[in-house]
Amino acid sequence: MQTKSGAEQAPAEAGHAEAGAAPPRRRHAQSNRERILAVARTELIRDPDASMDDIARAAGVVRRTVYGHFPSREALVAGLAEEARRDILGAVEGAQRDGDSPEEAVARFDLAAWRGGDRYRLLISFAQRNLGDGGIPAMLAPVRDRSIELIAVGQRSGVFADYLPAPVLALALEGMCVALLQAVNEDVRVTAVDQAVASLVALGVPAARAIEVVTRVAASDEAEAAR
Amino acid sequence: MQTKSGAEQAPAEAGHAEAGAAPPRRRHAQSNRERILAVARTELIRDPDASMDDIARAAGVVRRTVYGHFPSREALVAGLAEEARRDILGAVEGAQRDGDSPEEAVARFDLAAWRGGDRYRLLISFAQRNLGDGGIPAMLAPVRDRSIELIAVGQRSGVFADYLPAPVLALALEGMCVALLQAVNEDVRVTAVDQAVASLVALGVPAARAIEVVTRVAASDEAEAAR
DNA sequence: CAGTAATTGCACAACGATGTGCAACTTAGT
DNA sequence: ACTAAGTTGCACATCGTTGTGCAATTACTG
Repeated sequence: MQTKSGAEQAPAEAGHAEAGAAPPRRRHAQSNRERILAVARTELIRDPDASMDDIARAAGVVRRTVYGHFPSREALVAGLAEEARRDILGAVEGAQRDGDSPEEAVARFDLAAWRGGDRYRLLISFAQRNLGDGGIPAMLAPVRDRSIELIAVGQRSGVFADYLPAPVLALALEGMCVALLQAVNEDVRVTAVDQAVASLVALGVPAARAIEVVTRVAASDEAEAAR
Repeated sequence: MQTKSGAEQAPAEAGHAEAGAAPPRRRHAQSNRERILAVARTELIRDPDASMDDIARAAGVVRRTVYGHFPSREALVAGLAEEARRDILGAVEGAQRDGDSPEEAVARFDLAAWRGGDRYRLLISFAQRNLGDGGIPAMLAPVRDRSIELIAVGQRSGVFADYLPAPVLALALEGMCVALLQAVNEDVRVTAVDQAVASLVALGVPAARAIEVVTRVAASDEAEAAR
């Protein structure tokens, strides 16, 4: 008992709110790595310049331990980015439906992106700066391309407004989505449906119809998930 | 001629594109300070973690010289923030018109915010992180409050959609605006009018009407400026 | 209970960034 | 031409961060 090891850093004042349900001190378990990743995610969203030490102690761990899981900060970031990439890409690709109207397609896309939540936001945050390596922006390319395509299709069929070219609209929508995602991490109460509706409205779909479409799609998605 | 002083840093490869018209090497002039501020603005937008050295050499100046104008990095950031605050606040307050409809009001507001351009974006970038001091978020509060109020008025009069509360919509619109502002700094061609139209559409105004309103307001603003 | 993997506490080197001091130099103003 | 302000080049101390090494301590597993 040389120092104050075992008992004091389990309840290490996390300081920041954490994902809800979990026993106060479940250390070691099997994957300390998972927790480090999770904490690093929220911590890097809060402050993109968080040091390894910040992250470590936020995870109730010593800095040295983090290096036991990730050889370098860059590796940690890369791991985070990769996790995010897989997650987002999977969600978006899983949202493909052949019979979808442009409105339904966009709604499903937005709902899927929202599901990524922090992961999506972090990836965009990484892409804007140059954290990790230069390959991160490329990770987002497929998602962005898909978004652009969806919008373009809707514009051609006259369902979406075309006062701006599809790539620009996609960017604007992404910015809006991130802003809302950020709001939900602070105080405001916003849901995936809200965000999807906002996207459709910004694309020129009447609000009433947007709400109708999105709620319908959301319901069907949900029912499908609980099949 | 001990070293290679006088002649070599005038044509110091600025590296990044700068505000259009300016003689290639206008050093000393009267206000090297102005240029440092301008360069720091664009440089900090590009990379929020740009070092004093990065900024200095991007301004064609040595690091030590920057410290001759600003006692510390924090002071430089504060100066930049203050400049931005004054600029944005002035633009937004100058956009007040009593007879404006909610649509016109929002259009004027957006056009004014866009005029701030980089300054607006930088201020938001500062507010999101904690650069400089903690007072920066407060600088944006008046602008945000005004934005929220404009939207709320429009919602009450039924002109704007109310599928989301005004504060949330204001945030979403801000995110969109910043995203478009960022796009214009890279490659895409977006104008203040485009952005204002996007805002109105996102608020549920039909695209055709949004375009009509914004172009009218923009034209009147412009005519007024060239009075 | 023994063995093994993980965690911990230091200590340390290497960098990069900040901020300051000072002497030499260049430029602008009168 | 002279002066004063501004700029420059370096040197230096200080800090915070990164990444490693290693021995001691826990915690899990068979």
